[in-house]
Order: sequence, then structure tokens, then C-alpha cells
Amino acid sequence: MVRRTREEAIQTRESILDAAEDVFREKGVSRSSLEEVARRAGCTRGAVYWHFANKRDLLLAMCRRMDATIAIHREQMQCAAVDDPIGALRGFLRYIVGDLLRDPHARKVLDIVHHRCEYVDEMREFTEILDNEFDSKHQEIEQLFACGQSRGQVRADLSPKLCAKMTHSLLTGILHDSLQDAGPNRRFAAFSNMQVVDFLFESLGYRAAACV
Amino acid sequence: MVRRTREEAIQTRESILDAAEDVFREKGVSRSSLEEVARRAGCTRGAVYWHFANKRDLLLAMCRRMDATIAIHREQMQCAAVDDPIGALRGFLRYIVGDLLRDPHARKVLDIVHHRCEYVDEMREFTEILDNEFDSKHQEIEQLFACGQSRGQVRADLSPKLCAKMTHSLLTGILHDSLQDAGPNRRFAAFSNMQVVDFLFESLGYRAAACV
DNA sequence: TTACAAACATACACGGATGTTTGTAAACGG
DNA sequence: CCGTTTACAAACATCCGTGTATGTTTGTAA
Repeated sequence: MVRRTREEAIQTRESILDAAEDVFREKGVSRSSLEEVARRAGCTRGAVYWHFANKRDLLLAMCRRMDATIAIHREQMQCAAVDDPIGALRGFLRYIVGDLLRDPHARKVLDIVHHRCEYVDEMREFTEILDNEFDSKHQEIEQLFACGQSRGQVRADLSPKLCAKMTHSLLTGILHDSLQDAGPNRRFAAFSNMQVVDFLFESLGYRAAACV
Repeated sequence: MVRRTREEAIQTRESILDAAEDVFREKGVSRSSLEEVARRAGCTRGAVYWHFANKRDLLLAMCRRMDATIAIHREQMQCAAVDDPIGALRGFLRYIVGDLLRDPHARKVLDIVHHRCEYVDEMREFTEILDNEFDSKHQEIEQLFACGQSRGQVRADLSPKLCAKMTHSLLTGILHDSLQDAGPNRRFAAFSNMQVVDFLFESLGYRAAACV
């Protein structure tokens, strides 16, 4: 069978992406063959190469699909940041360690890019997507803290750089750790990441929406 | 030339490990061929396969070699922990984000296992080495905090679990971030990780060697 | 209805990496 | 000083995955 309707083609594409999430997560990106991805998706490599240029392109698309999920919340955050920079940032982190880490799709993709994938030359531009999401966000975070501090939302004796680094490293670490022990028997499952985030902001001297 | 003296053979082994550090870091583990490792080490695959069973075994040996460096400090920490659990832990973290992250060998290996390597089934036992070093240390850290808390070294209203998770996640994050931007032009180079560690322990209410 | 293009399946060509085997010279123990 | 073992180099066999080219069927617009 061939030449499915446009709708069916899109469905095929999605199922390939879904399959890739599973296969990549199980075997690691480099040890996964597009053959197996195709099989898992119920098609052949022909279909995969029709929808994607190669494995790297497939991985990229996988990331972009998930990125869209986060993007919404990130924009929300940026809006809220006008009135309450630190509160908005805190809310965004709470979203990530809460809802996002509970979404199976997001978990898989984040797990893949964190632990099942090698970062090197070719993946450069791909890395930049994540950078945009988390890493190079460092500067943005720093600015939020600088802004929030001038409004008395943060302890006056802390440099925005320190706050940003604390926040950024902690988030990175939480993601790293939480994704590591996946499955039902998570080691630290009983304990909520949320408390860690809350404690961080408490330590930084966070006071909700100080002056408006 | 062949059958070098025992000493020379050991030297060859070391040079292979050194070469592997470089090649793996540059290309990622899976994209590196043992051929290139051998070339970089100034020998052939014959030598590599003589000293190591396969790529995975080579990677393992690489990790173990570095692990020895840390092990000394870890034991020191465990000794000091008897008198001053929290202080010892703090000292250990300071060592990691300080000296260890400045050691080129350690940086390379940590970078490889953090970003240039895919964690999956086969690497399981290999992962456990790192686990032992950092991850499953979680329980040990928690115990240190429980112990330290009973001596009034930590804020009484914080659960040891929270303290441990904070500490662990933060360390993971710092490692992750610091290794990411390697090279001379590190993004956050100007800013010291040390301050972050110090701030953490300050936040946890750390008081030096309370009661002896 | 026809002509084209979309949406794949199938087949092929190719390289590159791995593991193994064989060769070999020099060190080392007796 | 001689056989054995060590420490490799070189050659070989094999496979697996990729990319591409080609074939096939069916929506769809004219």
C-alpha cells in the first residue's frame, strides 16, 4: 500500500517519532538502527528516509516536537516576569520538575538527550536547541535575578550571578538525577523535587511579588 | 619492534588510555574507532586488543584510572566525617569542584562519561562505577546529614533527605555545566563553583565542627 | 481519464569497524 | 643459551548500518 492520504502520512511521521523515542531510549541513539525504528513504527526504512533526511534529522525533529510543549510555558513565564520576575522563574522551574517530568514523552526525550546521546561536532546545532531551553538560559536567569533583586525580591547580599548559577546548576542536576532512575521504582520517587525548588528560592530570600 | 620490557608495555597501556581520553572526548565514544585510538597512541589495534578486551573494557579502565584519584579523597572524607560529618562533606565537594575540575585528566574522563557516552544495558556495570562515586552516594550523604543534624550542624527544620537531594543535585548540575563549556573560553569561568558550594552549606545552616 | 506526484517498499552498493588469527622479534626464566 | 612467553604488528573474515536508487501504488488536480 502506498500514497496514503495526507493525514495518514502525518500519522506515519508521528509514529516514527514515537518509535524513535522508544528505541533511542532503550538502545541509545548511536546503537539504534533506523531499521529497528522503522520496524517498531510498523513501516520500513523507506518511510523513515522519506520523512527524515537521516538519523540526526530524526533526532532533531524529536526534540523540536517536545520543545513545542515547553515553549508555551516559557513564553508564559516571560510574560509573568514583567510583574514578578522571581515568581515567574520559580513557577517555570516548578512546572519543569513537576508536570514536565511527569509527561512520558518529555521524559523519554529528555532522557535521550541527557543520557542516551553523545554530544559532538555534528550534534552541535542540535545541542543549541537544548542550550536555548536550559543552558544559555543562564544569562536570562541572571537578568531576572538582577531585576528581581532591585525590587527586593531577593537577598540583597547575593550577586545575581550566584543566584543564576545556583538555580541553573540545581535544575540541571535535578533533571539529570530524576531522568536517570526512570521506571516505576525510582530511587528518590518518594521525595519531591518540588521541595528542592522551593527550598532554593527560600534560601535566596524570595519574597512573593514584593512591590507592583 | 616487539616484546618491549614490562615497563615499556605499561607505558604503552597508559598511552593508549591517554589517547582514548582525547579521541573519545573529541568524537564521542561510539563514533571513535579503536583504529584511531591506536594511531593516536602511536601503535596499532593489535596493541589495543592486547591490553583491552574491547572498547567497553577500555572505557572501563579509563574510568577506573581516574576513580583512583578520587578514591583517596573520598576515604579522607570518610575519616574526617567521624568528627565533623558536614564539614567533611563540604570539604569533599570543595575538592571536587575545585581541584578535581582543574585536573585535565579528570575533566576529560568526566566529560566523556557525562556527555560523550550513551548509558544503556551494556554500560550498566560501568555506570555503577560512577554511581558509586556520585549517585548512589545519595544515601551516604543523607546519613551524613542525619548525623550532622543531630549534632546541631544543620538547620533543625530540614529533613536529611532534602539536604541530601539538594547537595547531590547541585553537585551533579555543577559537574554537568562546568564540563559542558570546556576549553579556555568557558562561559562561567569567571565565576567560581566554590561560592555555590559555600552558599549551599550556608543555606543549610552549616556551622563548623559544632560539638566534639 | 489522464498525468503527475506523493508516500512509501524493496533492492543494491558501499564503507567502515569489529573481533580474530597469524606472524614475529625480543625479553625472560631456567 | 634455549625454549617459552610476552607484546605487539599485520592480515583476514565478517557484518551491520547507511545512503541511494529504483519500483509500485494510489490520491488528486487538470
